[in-house]
Order: sequence, then C-alpha cells, then structure tokens
Amino acid sequence: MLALKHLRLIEAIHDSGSITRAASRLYLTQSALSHQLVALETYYGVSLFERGRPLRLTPAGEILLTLSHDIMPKIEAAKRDLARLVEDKQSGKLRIAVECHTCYDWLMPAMDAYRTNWPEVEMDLVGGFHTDPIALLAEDKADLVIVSELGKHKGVIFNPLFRYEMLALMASAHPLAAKSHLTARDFAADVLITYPAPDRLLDVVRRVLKPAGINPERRFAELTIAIVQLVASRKGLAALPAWAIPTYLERGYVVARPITKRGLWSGLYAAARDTDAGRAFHRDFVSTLREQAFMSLPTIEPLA
Amino acid sequence: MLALKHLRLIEAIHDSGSITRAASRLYLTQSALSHQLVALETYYGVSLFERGRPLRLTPAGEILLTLSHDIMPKIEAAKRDLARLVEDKQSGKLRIAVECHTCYDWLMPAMDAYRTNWPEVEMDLVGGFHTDPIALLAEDKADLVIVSELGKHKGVIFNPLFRYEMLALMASAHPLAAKSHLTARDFAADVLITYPAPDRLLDVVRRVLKPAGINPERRFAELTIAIVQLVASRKGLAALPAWAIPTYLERGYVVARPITKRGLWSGLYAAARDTDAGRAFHRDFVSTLREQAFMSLPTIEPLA
DNA sequence: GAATTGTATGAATTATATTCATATATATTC
DNA sequence: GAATATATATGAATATAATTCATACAATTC
Repeated sequence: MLALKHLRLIEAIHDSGSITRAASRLYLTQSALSHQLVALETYYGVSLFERGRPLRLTPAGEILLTLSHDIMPKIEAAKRDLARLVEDKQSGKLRIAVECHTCYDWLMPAMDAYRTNWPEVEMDLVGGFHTDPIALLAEDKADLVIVSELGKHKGVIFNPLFRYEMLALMASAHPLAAKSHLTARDFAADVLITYPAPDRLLDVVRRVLKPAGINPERRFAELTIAIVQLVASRKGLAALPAWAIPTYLERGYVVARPITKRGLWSGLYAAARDTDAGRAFHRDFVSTLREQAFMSLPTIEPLA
Repeated sequence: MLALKHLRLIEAIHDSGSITRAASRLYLTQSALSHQLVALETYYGVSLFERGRPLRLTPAGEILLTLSHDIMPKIEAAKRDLARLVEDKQSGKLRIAVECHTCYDWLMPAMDAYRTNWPEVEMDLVGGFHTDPIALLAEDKADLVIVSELGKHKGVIFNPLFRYEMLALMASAHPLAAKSHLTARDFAADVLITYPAPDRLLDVVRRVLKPAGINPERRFAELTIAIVQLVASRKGLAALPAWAIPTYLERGYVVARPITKRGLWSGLYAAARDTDAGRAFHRDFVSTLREQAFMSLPTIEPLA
C-alpha cells in the first residue's frame, strides 16, 4: 500500500504547507493529491496532517517524513548509478548559457550541488551577451540555455523551472511607496534603472510599459547591488525578481511593491537540444536546478 | 518509474533464482513479473538479470538489490511504527499453539526475530496436546494456531505459510534405498516410526497408507533425533519433513527418498480469529513466520 | 457576511497492471 | 540430438487503480 509517491506527497505537502501548492509542484491536480492522502490515511487509520492552514504533520506523518528523508536520497542515488552505468561516462558535458543577470544567485549553488552527484560531468558557463541564446544550442556552443520564454525551435526542448514575481523597487521615502501596487503610469514620471540588456529581456518594459506606451528615462547598472544603491539614493525606480530583494530590503532604505494589481510574473525555462534532453545527466541537472531554486528562493512558484 | 514493487521483484527473483518461483512468492503470475521486469529493463535500458537458469543479477541489478536491502527494512519499520501508533500498545498478546513437532525448529528463530520488532507483544506457547487445536481460538486459550490443513470454522481465518515435502527416511543399507521413490506398498513390510500423534496428523498414514489399506507395525519416539537413531539402527522407516533431514543426513547412516512418484507435499497454515487476523502485530507475525521459514528452510515452497 | 482560497468527494475518464493464452527460449532426459 | 519438460516472453483482453472534472464544503480574510 505505502508507495514512493506517498512519500513524495508528504514531503511536498510539508514543504509547501498546502495540498494545492504541493499539487502544482508534483504536476498533478489538487484532487489527485487529496485522494491519495485520504486513501493513505484511511488505510493506516491515522491522519497524517492536521487540517488547517498551513497543514501540519501529525506524529504519524512525521514517521513517514522521516522515512522519506532517509530513503529518497538513496533511491535517487541508485537511479543515478543506473543511468551512469548505461551512458558512457566520458560524454557528459554541460556548457550553460544564462540570459538573466540575477540567475547567477541560485545557479551557482545548484551547480555545486550537481557537481557532487555528477563529478565526471564537465560544466562550463558560456559568457558574453547573445542576441539569440537559443541559437547557441544549434551552433553547439552551449548545451543548456536558461531563458525566460518558451519558444518553438526545431530540435530544442524547453523544461519549465519555476515562476517568480517581479517587484518594483523604490526608496522608502518615495511617494509611490504609499501605494499597494504600481501601475504602468506610475513609472512614467521617474527614471527606470535596469541591467544593460535589450528591452526584449526586461519584463517590465516588454510586458507592462511598452504595451501602455510608456517610455521612461533610463539608467543602467551592471550589478544588482549597484541598482539597489541607485534606488536608495533616489535616482529612480527598478524592477527586480522578488527573490533577489530580501537581502537588500532589510536595510530599510528601499521598499518593494507589486507591479500591476495582479503582479508581474515571469517564468524561467531550461532549453536543450532534444538529443541531449533525454539523457540522465541532463535531466538530473534540470531537476537539481528546480530543487535548489525551491530550497533557496522561498518566494518562487512551480511552473506548469 | 522505479517503484517499491520493482525492488521486491528483484529480491524475489534473486532469492528464488527464477521468475516463476518469485511469482508464486509474490502471489502474482509469472507473466505479471515478466512484464514488470521487461518494463523496468526497457525504461533504464539495461538488463537486470542474465537470462539462463538460474537468473543471475547483472551489475545494474546489483545496484537495485543493494538499494532494496538498504531501504526495505526501513520502510517495514516505518510501517510497523505507524501501526503501533494506531493500535493501543498494551493489547498485543500472542498465545501460539503448534500441532506439528518439527515446527519448533523454525518457529523459535521466527519468534526471536519477531520479538525484536514487537518487543511489547507478549508471546507464549500453548503446551500440551489438543484434539482440536482450532477450538483453542474460540475458547480464547490461543491466539494463533499453526495447523497443516485448511478448514472452515466460523470466525477463523487461515493464512498459508508454506508447503514442504515429506521424505521417507531409511537406513543407508536398507533394500528400499535402491529405489528412486517409495510407494505405499513399500511401507507394508517394515516398522513405521512416528511421533506419538494421532494418525490424522501423520500425513504418510492419512494420505498414503490408509487410502492404500496398508497398516504397518508402529513404533513411537518423541524427538526427531530419536526417530533418526531408530531408523539408522534399522528398526524401521520414518517420514519426516524434507527440511528437518539435512542435519542428520550428513552422517551417512540414513538416506531420504520421496514418497510416491509425485512426492508427498503438505502445507502449513496459521489460523487466527478474524477479529485478530487484521491487526498489524498479527499480520506481521505471520509475515515473519513466512520470511524466517524461507530463509532457514531451503527446500520449502510458497503456498497459494 | 461576502469574497477568497483551500480541501473533500462522487462520477467519469484515463492510465496501469495483471491475467490469459500462447509462442519462444532454455534445460533435461533418454 | 531429438524429444520432453520447464521457463520466459509477448500480444490482446481484462481488471484494477489513479487521475481528472465538476462541484460541494470548510476555513480564512477583508
């Protein structure tokens, strides 16, 4: 009766605090997980979570979570060993190209985690700026590209990583700080501080300002910390991923606000040649990216 | 893709050396297991067993067997812990009645193994001879009875343990030792040495000699070792479970032969009140009996 | 107390696993 | 080395289980 999916279920609910969120993380519906949980609880005649928000583990649930923490890594390791046995070990090579500046924040720890599991895979970062990073795949200059948009390219497979909210950053004393969220028009009167990237890659510009016909004065900075400094110095507004902000927010000089009423959400995807995408060391890298991201970035959401 | 049933599959095939035998141990058909194995091998693109008899693990198979040995006990322990949490701990009581003399050989180690997992369950052996041991259940004098026949008793559930072959034992120099197997008539001319139990419980008598109208001279001994001694001293023939014989066979004084061409096979069952049979500590005792028996008695077979 | 967000549940659907009926492969026996 | 026995593989049919869909119900927030 007890199956591995039940252990994954319990981990996901425990991590996310709700069945709904666990469901999107496991790529199943809320209903499916609810059925699974009820079936398991009925079978053993114990409830595993105390209902309420967030869902909390009962002692019985703890037993299974502990078991899961104990054995799941071993199962994953065995699966990796199997995969390694099948593929020839030499061929593992991952040249990674990254479109977004802030991505390095979580990419580095993910690469470290991956390296311990796949020491024989040669990893490299493809530097420089590229107008069409997906093309690097076909040109055999990169093996994996992290992008913010799905696309249709022959021979290329996109894997969703996660989605995250872009927040507007402004000085604490800024008049707009009084608002619960900013609209496109709020940007018109101030300077917009961004990374030195084409507008196509800047979500605020592409999806909010441009559609509204608003084109604010611009200023550029290479580093996140520099952008935050400029904002704190009242040089203008910026838009950064929610996950990148907490570190700087603490100081109290800047505040973050959602962009538009519904918030501005972006997704990240890992693109690879379809010939590579199926291979174990590739798939495992994408899994590691997801896992590490969810572990270190509390504000992100799963992406269908 | 990898599921616990796959680990059980691999363990069962490895232990038994064949898919067919593994199937009966897992209460599934040969076909089902073959499909499972092929699916698993196809998914990972490795073969897990080298085909041939017996089936041998490949290195890939070893990985999974090792994993199984590592995690299955932990999973079983967690399930026990869950069960213990649900049932009230005090109530565990197992008074065990045994019909067959030789059963003690494997019952004792099984009880030891069980005790480590369920220290709080009070175990006891119901001594003495009983004409109707199943009745002990209704009379609340025993909680579990090990018998050699299925029966229909209201409120009593029978669980199959295993089946085993009864072998005829004779002195090495005995003329019958020349035969590949003994028939009912072979018993007519000699003394039959048995435990002091009613004929109903002696399979050779009940199922072979009596149907053939043969009623040999009899002699009794309490202990297996005594029976073997008498046989070695040419005082007559005996019939003992195949598993009980190897210890004594080594000395070379006695030899064992199948009884009838097809062999004389008996089964053992654990009977319990249906109110008890579902409880975790009960079910686990029966599982332990099976496991320990299969581990220590190489000649036994699964019993549907 | 209305709106929102999350969980539970029955029925319908889809996906998976198992069996049945054989074919094929592998060992054993004469 | 056929012939026989014993095991495994496989496709189609069946049975079982898991998931979704469409809602109802519960909890929480405003």
